[in-house]
Amino acid sequence: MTKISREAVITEALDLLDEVGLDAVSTRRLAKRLGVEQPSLYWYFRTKKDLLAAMAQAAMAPHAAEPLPAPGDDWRTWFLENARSVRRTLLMRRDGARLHAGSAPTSDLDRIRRKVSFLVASGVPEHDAQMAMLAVGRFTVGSVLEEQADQAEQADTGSGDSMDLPDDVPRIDHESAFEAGLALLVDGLALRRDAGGRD
Amino acid sequence: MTKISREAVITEALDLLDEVGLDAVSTRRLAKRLGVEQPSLYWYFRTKKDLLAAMAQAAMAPHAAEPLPAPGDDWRTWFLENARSVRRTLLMRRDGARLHAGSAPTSDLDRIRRKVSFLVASGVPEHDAQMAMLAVGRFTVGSVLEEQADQAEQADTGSGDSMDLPDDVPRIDHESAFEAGLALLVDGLALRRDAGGRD
DNA sequence: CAGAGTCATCTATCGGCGATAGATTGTCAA
DNA sequence: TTGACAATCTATCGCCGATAGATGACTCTG
Repeated sequence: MTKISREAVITEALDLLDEVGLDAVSTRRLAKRLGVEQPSLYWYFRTKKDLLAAMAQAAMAPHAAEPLPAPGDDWRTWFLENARSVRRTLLMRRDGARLHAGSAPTSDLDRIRRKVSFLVASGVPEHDAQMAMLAVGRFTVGSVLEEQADQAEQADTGSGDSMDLPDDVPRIDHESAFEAGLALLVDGLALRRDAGGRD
Repeated sequence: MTKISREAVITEALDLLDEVGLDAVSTRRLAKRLGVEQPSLYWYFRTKKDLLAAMAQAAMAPHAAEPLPAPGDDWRTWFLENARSVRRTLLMRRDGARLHAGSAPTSDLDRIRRKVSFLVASGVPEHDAQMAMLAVGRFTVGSVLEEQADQAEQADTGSGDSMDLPDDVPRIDHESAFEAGLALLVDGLALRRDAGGRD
């Protein structure tokens, strides 16, 4: 009779995720790794969805630990770095974006509010700041979702297969594409700052 | 012994999707609706993933049927309407975004190339046009993903429950949020058009 | 020390799932 | 008439998430 804990379950579950991918994460596999019988997990989580939600939250911890912007910071630099931090964190785990998108929000409302306040303090109209925070989050999740789907596809195709693309469009680098889309968003936001409340 | 067809299977599968949601779409339920035994479906689709991919493609047909931009069109208006068409199409089906995001691309490369060409003809540098098309797609999928997740959550919570939001942030309207993010992207793109090749 | 309570695990089992093997039927051409 | 082939069937496999209820272990109280 091994002894486990909610934390240990989540940690082991994330390791399992990295090894086998989201679709193969099952309560039985996880229980086996923990040296425990499958129904024991239901002592800590009411359903598998609850477990996945806890995993998603834990997976985003590195981003949540990032310091909030400080009054003197350059808003543009911060906005870019914030989005990159989200992307990096989602990329840290196999199927990180799917895991994140598939679970209830649980986002720290207060942190988001303070980020919006920082943008407002930097001269961005409040409504635009809120919308930009939402937009960049959705763009980032959408981007990593496609990036990781691509990785998965190449993994179970024989990876030598280059998917017959006629090099007409020369092969997209995911990071560049992300940066390019991100740049569009920041520039759009900068326009609204210049138009509305100056600092 | 009922007679079915690949097309009939896809159509019925999409109806089933609307009724029960993606997680409850199983080959058994689908077979029952078609008046057929479950293994019969495997005559038309090698795996369930193949079926889902075919469903995803069929679900995007309304958008794919939209006319391509014509030489005289205003690029800004077209760009906005194109994105709205993608969003509308994803919203037509229950879990449309998840269905779309969960399957291999199968996107019509030639259509995309012609859209990029239109933007280039309108004065947008080619690289920026490509990146903008990618970015708007990812933003749109990310947006509808969250919108439909929200709907699902409110459906299985007692919908009177307003999720204890302290009206500090007054309740986001998904369409407005989409429009606001979209506006940021177009404006960012417009800047690049003005900077680069004039028409 | 005895017993009660409760926490955390166990065994056993349910119904449902995707997928495969191989038998069977219906249809049409030679 | 026969034979091939397309399209369905029956039967079954090994998984899955989840629930019920028994069992062990520790802790607190008298």
